[in-house]
Amino acid sequence: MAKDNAFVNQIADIETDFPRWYTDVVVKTELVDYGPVKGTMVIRPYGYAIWENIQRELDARFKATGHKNAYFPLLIPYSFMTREAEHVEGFAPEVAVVTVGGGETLAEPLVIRPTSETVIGEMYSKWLQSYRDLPILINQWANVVRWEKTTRPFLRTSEFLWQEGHTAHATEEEAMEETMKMLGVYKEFAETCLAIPVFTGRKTEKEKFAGAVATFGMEAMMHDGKSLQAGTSHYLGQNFAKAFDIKFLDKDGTHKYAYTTSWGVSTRLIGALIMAHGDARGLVLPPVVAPVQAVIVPIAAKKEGVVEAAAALKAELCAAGIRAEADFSDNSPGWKFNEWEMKGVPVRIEIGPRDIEAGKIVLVRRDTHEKSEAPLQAAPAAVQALLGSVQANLLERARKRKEERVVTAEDMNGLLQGVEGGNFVKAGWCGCRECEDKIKEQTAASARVLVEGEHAGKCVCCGKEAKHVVLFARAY
RNA sequence: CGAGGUGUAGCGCAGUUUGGUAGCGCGCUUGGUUCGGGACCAAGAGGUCGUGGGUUCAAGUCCCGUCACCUCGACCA
Repeated sequence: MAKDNAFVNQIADIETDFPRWYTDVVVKTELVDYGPVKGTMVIRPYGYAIWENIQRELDARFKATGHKNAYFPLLIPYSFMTREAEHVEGFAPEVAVVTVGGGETLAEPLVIRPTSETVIGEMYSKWLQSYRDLPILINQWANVVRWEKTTRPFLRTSEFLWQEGHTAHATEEEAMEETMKMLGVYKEFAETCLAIPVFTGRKTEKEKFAGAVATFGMEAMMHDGKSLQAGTSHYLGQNFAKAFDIKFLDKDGTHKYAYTTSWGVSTRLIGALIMAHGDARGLVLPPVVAPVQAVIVPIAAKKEGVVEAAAALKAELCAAGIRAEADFSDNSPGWKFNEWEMKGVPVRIEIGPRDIEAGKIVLVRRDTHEKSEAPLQAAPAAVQALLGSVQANLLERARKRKEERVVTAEDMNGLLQGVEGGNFVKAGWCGCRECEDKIKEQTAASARVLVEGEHAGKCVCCGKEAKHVVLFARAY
């Protein structure tokens, strides 16, 4: 057994060197390649299939909440960016700018969208006339570019794919309701599809989206106790409406500025999946979003009837709506087992001469490696049931970790020990920027979300009366 | 931009201290034996040593320049 090969060595680093494990596994499992431009990624078919599954699930939810898809331009006049003061300040350092077109220097440079509030705002101002036009509920699936200094595949790349919802409403209440509704959609999606339980809540001023009145985020706990911002929903108030003149004539005959929102999740979710569920053997994908839900590995494939039986089984599973694959490559079965485990396929089915004779199949689940048998006749139902069980177990496992690894701290030392032990830490905070910065400096932890409805006590940093209970964690 | 590191075959690396025929593992190709947890045998293909200049009879190795990438900091979905 060639246990000393490079892959095994690298996988063994999982506990001690998580980011390295992450990058290696992401590349080895053929999710992505690095692009020719620094910080860019080429999403390969297997990785893209995960994204397609995420898109399918999210899109169904957006449609169910009345949103429509549309598409806005990639290039945005530079002047649009500067109309909202806080927005330009936040994004200017990380935009890519086009200065030449058709061989000539452009009169006005164009930015490659880092996000689309500005172009969409410009269009909404043209579309919106009357209160009857409201609400405008639009989502777009697009790519955006942000010139990041350090990058990691899926988690932070210069270009990434995402969806961005942009809505406009007549009232503050309605816009705030939309903001919270979409945060709720994300949370439900993360838990039922990705099997990742999340913390949701309001972000601090420092962590807020540039140009928003308030930002709400969902934070997912990774293996190593670090947090990953997995989605955001912004209440923009009238900031962008005023900057882009998004006005309507209301019932009372007066012109009013609309209240807008925006919300998004990105291909970072794939990174979240990998980090939340992955283990020492590679990826572990929840069945709902796994490109391949069940892989059939024929054993002793040269023996009579094995290949035929495997192919027939695959057809039967596919007909039952299961994303099934059969591996007829000439690798050894041991190789195939490891290969598909590394790729995170939730269920493996082994079928060989002995199984065919006995009229059964062997099922192995990826999350626990537990083996079971099922009659060949009842294969689709057995696989369906097992997929459901894997999905539920992954969520349960992640939920348990999420619950066990939240501690509270009274002082800075407690906070430091908490995050060093791989925990999220609840602590009081006075609300001032100085303390927030000082906490980051001393513990490398940042305020992830504000926790509602809990007694605040004293600020961990300055000891003054705390305004908020904050969930602190080290973050990706 | 601050600090450190690395560029040699598709991938991972050795060789550089002390200059002297370009190496290893994996992968790849061909043929054969295998196949219930990363099989084996045999024969092959594949490299302007990041790049420009210099020293030398001779440079992957020494000297000067330059480019790219990686890690850690500040920023971020």
